[in-house]
Amino acid sequence: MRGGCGVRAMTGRETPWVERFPGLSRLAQETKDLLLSKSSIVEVPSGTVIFGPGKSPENMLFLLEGTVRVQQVSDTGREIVLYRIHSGESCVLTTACLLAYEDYAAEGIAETAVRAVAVPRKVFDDLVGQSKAFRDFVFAAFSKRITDLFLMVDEVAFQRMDVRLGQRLLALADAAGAIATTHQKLSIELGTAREVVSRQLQEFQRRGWVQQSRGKVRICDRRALENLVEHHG
Amino acid sequence: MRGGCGVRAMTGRETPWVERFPGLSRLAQETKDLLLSKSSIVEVPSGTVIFGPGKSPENMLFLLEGTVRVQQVSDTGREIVLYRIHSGESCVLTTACLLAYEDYAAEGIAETAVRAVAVPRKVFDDLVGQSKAFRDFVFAAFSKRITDLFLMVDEVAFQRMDVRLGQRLLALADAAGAIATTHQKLSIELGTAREVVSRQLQEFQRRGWVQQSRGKVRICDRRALENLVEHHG
DNA sequence: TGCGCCTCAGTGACATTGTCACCAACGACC
DNA sequence: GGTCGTTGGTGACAATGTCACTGAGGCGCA
Repeated sequence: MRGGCGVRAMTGRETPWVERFPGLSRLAQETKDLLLSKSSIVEVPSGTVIFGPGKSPENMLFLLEGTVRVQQVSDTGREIVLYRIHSGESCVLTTACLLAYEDYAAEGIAETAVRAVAVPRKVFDDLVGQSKAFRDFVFAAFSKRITDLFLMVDEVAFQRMDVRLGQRLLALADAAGAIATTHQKLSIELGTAREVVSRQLQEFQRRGWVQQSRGKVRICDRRALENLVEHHG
Repeated sequence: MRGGCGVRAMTGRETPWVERFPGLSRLAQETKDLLLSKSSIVEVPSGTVIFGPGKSPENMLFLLEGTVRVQQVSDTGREIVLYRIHSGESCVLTTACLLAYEDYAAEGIAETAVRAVAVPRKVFDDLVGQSKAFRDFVFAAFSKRITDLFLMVDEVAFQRMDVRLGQRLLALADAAGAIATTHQKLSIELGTAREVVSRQLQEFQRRGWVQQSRGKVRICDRRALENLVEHHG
């Protein structure tokens, strides 16, 4: 689900950004034109807090490039990553969400440099009213988010930590199996304590599944991790 | 699942059901009329599985009476209650949800006898298109559900079990402090094991906060439980 | 009444995970 | 070299989850 190439070429007018969103390419030309004319492209550097407690976004974002990490910050100080928005996906829910309920504890952070299309709330609302195709796109986004959150609750409540860590390692690894992250960051991914991650990684290393160095993890036996995840998940 | 009856208590035209939903009473009269004419009232007995794996609802429900419990069933056999829909609330998300993504493991169960208004998918979509007020209602419902799920993840991941049990006891108790439920059912509320609930309740009883008998829990010291919940949650 | 059968709850042993305090290794910087 | 913050390792302990088993209560029925 990542755009990768094509983004650069997008800067020309041969391929308007609308075409890069599977759900939006089906819109009527008139709707696309409205969307294109009333929106603007924003760029934010890596690490920017896009929304958070006391910082509501006024625009709906459609990500062209980069990823946004959404995480819950507990009042106990612990954190957990809820989900990520990748390029080609939209922030539909977060905005609608935060507009209605101000008492939330989640925040969205640009995990990389991000380029996105900002659609003002008003334009968004008009589009939902005018276009059935756009409605379908929006509801599909909401639906996916909610079912994912259902699965997230299930995972946090019932899944073993070694399986969850294995999942994340596989998801975060690049093609060579390398992951540039710390135990601390991995513990936030899973909503657990750093010590737990350290212990699990040591066990994985003892079994020859991964190798560790400061700030890095490398998967040596992808098959074994997949088997762990598959068998118990 | 047929319309028809329900005339019993709904009687007469003095208060159309639309007025009983805070968000809907603001609709234009024309929108209300459309909603009233194109929907039907259904009644389902307690215990009915309204939706679940392999059983998608074709209608959007607005609850007039009763409650629906939505729970996640893990492939490990364990379960956890995600949320409840009370009278005056709508099922917006579940329907939209299940329409788009068939691979879910959540189910909705009528916890009591339920009377509800069934709005066909098509009518719902038209209303979203026509009425800004209806859109606001729908997005507010989605938003509340999503923020609640954020909090749910937070609670499951970080909150102590005694605090969570205390919360549920306070929420489920009637005015006299009585709760008619088993340890097993309480464990499903929290997504934990029965033994854990038994141990916690014993500790609460030892402290004089609750009294237990077969299939029943009675809160003796509501203040103490509130203090537990308040102080650590 | 006594019997069988089911649900409900209690218990102990153990595994997993979370918490806390502390320490050692590493790298950036002066 | 020396200092400092970050990163990761360790052990003790608490909280929670898992498992196997026990017994108490309720209910139908001969």
